[in-house]
Amino acid sequence: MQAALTLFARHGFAAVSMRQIAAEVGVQAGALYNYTPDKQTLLFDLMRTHMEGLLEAWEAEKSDGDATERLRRFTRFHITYHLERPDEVFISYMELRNLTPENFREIEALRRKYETELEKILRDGLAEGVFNVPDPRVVTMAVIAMVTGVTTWYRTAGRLSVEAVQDIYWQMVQRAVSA
Amino acid sequence: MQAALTLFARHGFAAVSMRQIAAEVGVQAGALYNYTPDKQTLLFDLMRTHMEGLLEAWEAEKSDGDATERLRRFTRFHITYHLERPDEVFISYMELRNLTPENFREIEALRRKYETELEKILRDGLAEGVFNVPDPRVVTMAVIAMVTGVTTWYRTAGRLSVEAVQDIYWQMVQRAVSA
DNA sequence: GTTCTATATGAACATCCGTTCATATCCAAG
DNA sequence: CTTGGATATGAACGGATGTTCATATAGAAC
Repeated sequence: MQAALTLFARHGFAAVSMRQIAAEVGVQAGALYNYTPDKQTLLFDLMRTHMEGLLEAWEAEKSDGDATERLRRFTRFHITYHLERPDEVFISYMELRNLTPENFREIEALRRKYETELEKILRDGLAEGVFNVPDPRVVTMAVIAMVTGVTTWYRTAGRLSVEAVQDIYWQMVQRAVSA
Repeated sequence: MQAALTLFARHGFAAVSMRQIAAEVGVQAGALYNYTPDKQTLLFDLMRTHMEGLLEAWEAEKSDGDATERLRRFTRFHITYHLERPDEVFISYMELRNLTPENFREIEALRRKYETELEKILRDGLAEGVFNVPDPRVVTMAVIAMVTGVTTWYRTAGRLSVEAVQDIYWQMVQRAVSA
């Protein structure tokens, strides 16, 4: 799984062969089929594991409190969690079209569930009067796209710490939605 | 080129064969090599054409004026241009890793040039005192990720017009960077 | 020490890949 | 009417693909 993850992230699902994955583990291609029924399931399992891990981690991280605090936690959590798993994130966003229709629907449902967590925070803040968002669903998509974007440019060896990035993004998110 | 564009966007570069592209045009695979030296160049040309078109269109669209007005124009332009070319956008973001290193560098340079257009607006607004951004480069990446994100969820048949989407995103961008 | 279960091998399967090239076809220019 | 350049064909190339399976190996359980 780890080898497949790395290779899929680096070269893309379609461009990686079962023989390459096997070679990375030091085994022949046939042996992989003791652990996965086929290549498609391998991809699906990687994505499902990632999305379920994301949802579980957020369940453990989220808290009660006012909408602003909950939004702050979501923003910082999302950035940390995604920056720690660049390969999983990359695959889960890029390889959706290589999923079987039914597998796609399942991953999509998990993603939707995660998005709804943010959307609920925005709607609550709207009701509390602390947020001013014209369209919670659209703002949800905008905020998620923005914070997920860190994975495309952030480098551990770069000039900014994760905390510094969290601060910058939280400031932007807060100002974008505050009443 | 059009057939390759559509197929690459739908199934991914690595998953589409020259024979499929040829069949889409009603021709045999060998005939394609009268128009492109190889498959890699086909992908590269699609991306280069897209990025150059984007830069040209922005050159034609951008104006002088205060930073806020220039940022407004950039935001609205970016959304319109990208929503009108979903296939090109998809390919240009998803298939970067399938480019030869030297081809990648060239596309990356064009992308960087486009990003710099936004970064310059932010820096000018900062100097004018109308913006308050802690890190222009990071905010550039954040804004571009946010507005590019519309392409992942917007549907022409959906409930929102392009103008409505532009209004929502512009409000968010403006509030996120304003002093 | 034998049996059993789990796992690895390596060859084989049919099929597809990108690319080349000799040959054929077409159509405009002279 | 002939020539020549552009373009299409279809077979062929070596090699890679996902997957299967009979066979081999290894170590634990009895």
